[in-house]
Amino acid sequence: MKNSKTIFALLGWLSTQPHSGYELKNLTERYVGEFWYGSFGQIYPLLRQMLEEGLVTMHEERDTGHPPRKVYTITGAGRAAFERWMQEPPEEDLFRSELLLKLFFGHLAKPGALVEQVRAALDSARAKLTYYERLHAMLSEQYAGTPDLPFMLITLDRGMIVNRGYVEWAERTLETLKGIHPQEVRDEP
Amino acid sequence: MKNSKTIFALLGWLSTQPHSGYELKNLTERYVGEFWYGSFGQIYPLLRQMLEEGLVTMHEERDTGHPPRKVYTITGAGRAAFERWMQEPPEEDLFRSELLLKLFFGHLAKPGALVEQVRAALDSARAKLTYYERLHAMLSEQYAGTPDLPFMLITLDRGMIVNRGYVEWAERTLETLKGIHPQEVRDEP
DNA sequence: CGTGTCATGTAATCAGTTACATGATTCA
DNA sequence: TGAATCATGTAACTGATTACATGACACG
Repeated sequence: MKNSKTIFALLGWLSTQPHSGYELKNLTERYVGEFWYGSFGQIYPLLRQMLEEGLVTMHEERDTGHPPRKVYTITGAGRAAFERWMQEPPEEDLFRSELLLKLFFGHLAKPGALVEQVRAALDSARAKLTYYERLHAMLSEQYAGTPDLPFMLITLDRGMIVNRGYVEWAERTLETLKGIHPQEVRDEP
Repeated sequence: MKNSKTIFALLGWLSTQPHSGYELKNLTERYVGEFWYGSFGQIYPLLRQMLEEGLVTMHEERDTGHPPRKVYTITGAGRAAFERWMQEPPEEDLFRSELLLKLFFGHLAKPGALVEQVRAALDSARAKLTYYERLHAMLSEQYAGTPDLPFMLITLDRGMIVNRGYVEWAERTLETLKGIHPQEVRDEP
């Protein structure tokens, strides 16, 4: 697990204030979950490793909750590592889609087999879009004036543009499928 | 390696005609590489597994090339498995982006540190777009009238729409970054 | 009284990549 | 002469997920 980039996501959160592993997992899921992830099974061992490497320090907080909360604080070495990473060119985006794989071989499918799947993708893209639009308004209000807001909006903006494209594509694809097997694709009864 | 969906990509190719592992790797890379992958180290063991499960048969062709070519043919069981998979709802698309992760924490970066990275992403999106447009013309001509053409174009269409969005986003993001640190972001001299 | 949240961690397993080994043929 | 293509495969490793274990507290 030496070379996990998830380390830098954690250092990013810790740059502003100390956090426990539990918090780091939830922050990651909520704020960057659309383009980066890390399970507990990954994050806990990662934090121990970062501690050994001197990127963070740790102190326990044993108040009421029974497994004592382990709170991590970034060190100078941690900040240096984070800044170095920021300057490096990023890995290429990773994208994998089982739906597209099926569509590519669509001529081998029973007529209509893929229509429902595209329709489901369309629904989920539309749902994401409206969610993003609400989130945009919420964040703009809640983080107004803070230096991190514009950067949060940049990533959100990407989600919105891509999903708008996705909706457009799915609608067009349904039309195309309708043209190939006209009798199989009906509008909702 | 029991549950690799890559099996179905291979069965898809074999549905039309027999192929060797080497060919299957290259077909996958060329035609669906934008949304599905499999290395030799994955595909060769997978083919052996599929043989054991009776999804394919194999016969060797020892003519001139020295490691004898192993050609795989799909069986009835293979076709059945492929059709069943076609009907199943697909896994969610997988997306991961280190660039977006960096941008999310962009307020912690040295001014200008991310500009080059966004610019590079813009270049690569533009390059992909023009490549896709050429590919579209080429495929339309080469596969004119075949039943698989519309399905190839569906997947290509997704790539084009998404990349158009990506270009739009990157251009806008560069403007935004310019607004945050005006002195750091200059136009090309 | 049960579900959800807080909170930590480990062990088993998984899909997949990388590096290595082998070797002929073709093309510049 | 040396790189690219054809062609197969294995072993080591890696990043990550899943399932499990433990247990208190709060809310409805």
